[in-house]
Amino acid sequence: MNYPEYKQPLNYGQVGTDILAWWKQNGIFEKSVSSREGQPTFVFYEGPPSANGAPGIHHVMARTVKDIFCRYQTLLGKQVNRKGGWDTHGLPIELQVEKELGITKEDIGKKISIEDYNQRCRETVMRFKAQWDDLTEKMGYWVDLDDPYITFEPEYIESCWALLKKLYDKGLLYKGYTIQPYSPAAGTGLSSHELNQPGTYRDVKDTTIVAQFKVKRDDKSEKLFVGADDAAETFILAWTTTPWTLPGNTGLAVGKNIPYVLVRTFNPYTFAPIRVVLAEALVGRYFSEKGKDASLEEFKAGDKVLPWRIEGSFKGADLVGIHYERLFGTNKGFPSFEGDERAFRVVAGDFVTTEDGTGIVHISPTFGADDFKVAQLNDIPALLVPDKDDPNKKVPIVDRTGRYVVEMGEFGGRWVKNYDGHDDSGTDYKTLDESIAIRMKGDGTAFKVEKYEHTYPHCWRTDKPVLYYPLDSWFIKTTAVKDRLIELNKTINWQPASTGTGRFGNWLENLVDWNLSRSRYWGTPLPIWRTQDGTEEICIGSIAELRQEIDKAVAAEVMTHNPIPEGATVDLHRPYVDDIFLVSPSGQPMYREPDLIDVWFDSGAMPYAQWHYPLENKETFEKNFPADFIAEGVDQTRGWFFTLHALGVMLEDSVAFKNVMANGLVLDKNGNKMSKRLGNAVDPFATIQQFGPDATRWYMIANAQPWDNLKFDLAGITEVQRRFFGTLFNTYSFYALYANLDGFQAREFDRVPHAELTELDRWILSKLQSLILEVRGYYDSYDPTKAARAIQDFVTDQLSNWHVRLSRRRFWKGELTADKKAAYETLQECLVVVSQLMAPIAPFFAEWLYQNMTNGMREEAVAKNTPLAPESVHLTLLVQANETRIDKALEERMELAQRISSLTHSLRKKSVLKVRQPLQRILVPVLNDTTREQVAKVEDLICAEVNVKHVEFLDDTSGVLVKSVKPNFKRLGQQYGARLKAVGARIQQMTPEEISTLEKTGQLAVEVDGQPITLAPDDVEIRTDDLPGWLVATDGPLTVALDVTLTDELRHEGVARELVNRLQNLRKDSGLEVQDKIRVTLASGQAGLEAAVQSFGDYIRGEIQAVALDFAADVNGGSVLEFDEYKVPVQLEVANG
RNA sequence: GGGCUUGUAGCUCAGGUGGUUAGAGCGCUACACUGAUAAUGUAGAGGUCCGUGGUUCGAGUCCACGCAGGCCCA
Repeated sequence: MNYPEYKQPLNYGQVGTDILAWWKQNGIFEKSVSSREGQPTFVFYEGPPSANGAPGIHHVMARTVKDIFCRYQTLLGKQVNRKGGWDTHGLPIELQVEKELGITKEDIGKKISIEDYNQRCRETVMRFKAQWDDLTEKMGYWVDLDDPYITFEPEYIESCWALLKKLYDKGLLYKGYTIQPYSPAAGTGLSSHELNQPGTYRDVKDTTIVAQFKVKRDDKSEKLFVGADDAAETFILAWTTTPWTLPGNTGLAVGKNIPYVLVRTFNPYTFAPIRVVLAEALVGRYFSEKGKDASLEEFKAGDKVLPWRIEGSFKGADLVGIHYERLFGTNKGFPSFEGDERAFRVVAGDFVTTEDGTGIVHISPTFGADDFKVAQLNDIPALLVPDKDDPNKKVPIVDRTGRYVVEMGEFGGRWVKNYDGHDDSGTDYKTLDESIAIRMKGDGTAFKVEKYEHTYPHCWRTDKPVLYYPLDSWFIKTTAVKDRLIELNKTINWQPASTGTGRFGNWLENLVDWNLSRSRYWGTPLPIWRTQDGTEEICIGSIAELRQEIDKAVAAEVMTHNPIPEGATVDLHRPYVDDIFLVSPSGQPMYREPDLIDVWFDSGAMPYAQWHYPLENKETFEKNFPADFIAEGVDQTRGWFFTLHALGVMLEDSVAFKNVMANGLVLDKNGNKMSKRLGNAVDPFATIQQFGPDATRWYMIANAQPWDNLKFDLAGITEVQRRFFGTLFNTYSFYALYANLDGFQAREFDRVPHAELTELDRWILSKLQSLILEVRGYYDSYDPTKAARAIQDFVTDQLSNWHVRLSRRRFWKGELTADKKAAYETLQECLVVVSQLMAPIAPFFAEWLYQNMTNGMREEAVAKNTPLAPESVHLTLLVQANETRIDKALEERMELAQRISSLTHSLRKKSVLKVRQPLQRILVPVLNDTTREQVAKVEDLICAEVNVKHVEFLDDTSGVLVKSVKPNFKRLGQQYGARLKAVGARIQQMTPEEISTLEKTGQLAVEVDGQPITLAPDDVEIRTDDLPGWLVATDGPLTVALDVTLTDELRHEGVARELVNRLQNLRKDSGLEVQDKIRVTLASGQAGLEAAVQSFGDYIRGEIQAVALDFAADVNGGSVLEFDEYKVPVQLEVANG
């Protein structure tokens, strides 16, 4: 047997297992890299997964995408090194450890030492590594698992340090602050994780104030003083639920597109005449309908209803730049302020809404994240006071315990909220907020004071309200290279493009500095040591440097001994680095800045740190930077994609990757997020085992574009398996069955010359070349879905359901003629090429198909070093399309044949004439010679397919054609515009004479709405979709009629065919082999039957391989054939030998 | 709240630059075919192309505003 044969159905899971074992045994992955040594490289970066959880089905998705392009580039002959990696630091691991130990962050350093805690993290983080490796292998993701980079290893961390030092030396690393949730009572910052604990958000009743900010009159604000014929001042209104932040106000934010109005009215507490600015949508909150346009002159102090009227309206953008007076200035005993000219002005903020308040937001940059951001963006300084310990240092007006600093005038030293638990039960007790409100009412700067209930986050430990407070943080100054980041991003090929321009592009446009600090335990420590006063610091860039500095510190007696002498193993994690003290040039001890760095720095550093660059392997790094291709989930946009890009630009002034695919999420079949809790998560191992890795991968890629979310439905895999893999397997089985019967073995040499092939063969080979071009194009442009769909359509529609179906008879009978050989060779070529084209997506099945098809050719291929010499499809070079074989006219007429056949089938169906009944002819109207010639060339195929004797063409000369016209709206629209409807209607009324004139003379003059116009042939589409007296079927411009006249001869032939069919079934049911010869006896006495056998005896005997076919009066003990009106006993004997 | 993204048949998806009758596969129904047979063909049923406005002679396609789902960020 030249070609292995298999039982139906094929066990695809087993194919996966077998091929995997074979790959391993023969080191195919290694060979796929080593065999490309010296060739151009394709650089791929593996985004490191974290192995602290079990892999899910979505990982199969992401890794399939990665694998496809690495395999494809290998098929193109490039060398694709694929170093695996593991992400090992970060909060999720810490949380998991804490959960398992039943502890909280509080307990670290108390119930458990940092050393033990980190040890536990280290053990936990790789817990699922074995499962990950297993999945990687079983799904066929080729990546080097033997030598991965691991982010917790000392060399990796050392590389990160070296990179940080580079940034430090470029002045891109600095210490600043960021606004974070802070618990004054606990004296600690709170993570977003802690803030998301249940019960932290609570309803509280706070004093709220709508404050009046007095506008300074100048050119910019003149419009707010219209008709200012009196002493009325103009104020901007802003609402706050935290009045204690008002003395710290240095700006006001409006929404650029929000409409605002200027309202003339009175202050409800001082009754002074004023004008105020607020959002138009919120006027109703502060002013009653009664007071609208009421007389301002008649208003008296103490009146309940405030009269008001609108005196102007503006967009937020019109207000930007207006200056106002500081609310609590030095004149009122408050601290002095530097930078007046930049502060106390109106800016635009995209966070401003008209949901509540006044549509204008009060900004105090030290006490709100939005405030801080908008202030930074607009260069608005914060109110700061000198630190009492260090006059060089500036601190906020609230200290770390939650009380005002002493400089705060009459409120100095007061608690912002009750953080110390003092007695606040007295009836005349006033909170700071209330005191401020009273003061402002008196000053005429409060427009409205009221108690308001809202939700506010609380510290989960102390139950006290959270303070948004500036905390020290280390930053990478990404804003310094913002323009370059944007510029270089435009050179990256994003798939889909919108992620690059939109999600990522917008993110870069609004870039802020990268906050690197994390107050945690398990991660890369910040390699910066500082003196107590912060005046001297050092950034360490390597273990060697650290060792040297320690020696200096030992010499200066800052340390007693060097804990990491030459030759000792080094762990750069906490707590070890915290116990290292260094000495400054001036002899001061230096302590490590306690923070860890953002884990995203770890992964973003992988292009360098995976090679321990810049400490060594300069050449390897340079050869592998930047990456040609990376792929991860779209959720990584601001994670890995950003840190890779940012570090690439800052360190190398280059992109870090040239092509990137951001794939979507894998949801359950109903479109819900998969989660273990909901029980709708799909187990990747079970899926792969049941359906095999190929169908799983193929389904994921073919079903939807990778960047769309995938609704994962196992039924979809079944469908792919049946429709695509099943059909391909059947096609192979068909080939194998007959090739083995004929003892046929394809060779790369002595093939039937292409010119001698039949139309059908040249057609499928033409289609095959087109497919190669198409699929290569899709892979090249990172569109695997279209590649998969094109392959699938070729296999099912063209190869199986047309070429093989119409070729079946060529394989069945007779010797190995040239035509039969051509049929084998054509199918063989198609299957081998398909195995190559599908190999990136379905690597196991492709291997299976390739080997089954080519193993018999291997010896000769190796000897002569031909394209099929490689033992694995993944080691081959992807075939190039032979464009000289592409015959568009042939492809076109084959499509005509397919469509005419389909139409004829449909006519047979309508006339209830089964395909086995031969018919005389079909009629095809043709309007031009080209169509006629095209159809004529495929007449035989059509006749065989639909069982008619011939195709008859009807042209103009037949005199039976009825033509109709359809307006070509596209052309006409451009020419006639608004008159199109009338012109179209006129065209549909064209008479046969007019059509004829247009055809013959190439133009036709008609009148539309009294205006003469001239129609050209291109303005209409002429077709014939009716043949009077005939039943017709139409498909676009094609029309077919079927001659249903039955002659005796046709009837007899129909009977003969039925007979053949029944006898074939009988052969099969009797368990005969295809090659067995038989002897048949039929019961006599049925005239029609006997006549049919008389006329078509040779045909019948040939088909059923009968040496004899006779009638006898008495046939006993056999079967009875039933068809049409016949019922005939039959005897069938084997006649071998 | 912001950015991005998706919305077309029961399900999964196609529908360059606008062109009048919106397609495929699966599923369903019926009929046929049957040396590939757990395959195949034909036909039928099934659509407010998420909604509302607008641009246009003409909108699934372009614009605006919404609605619903998703992701990321606040």
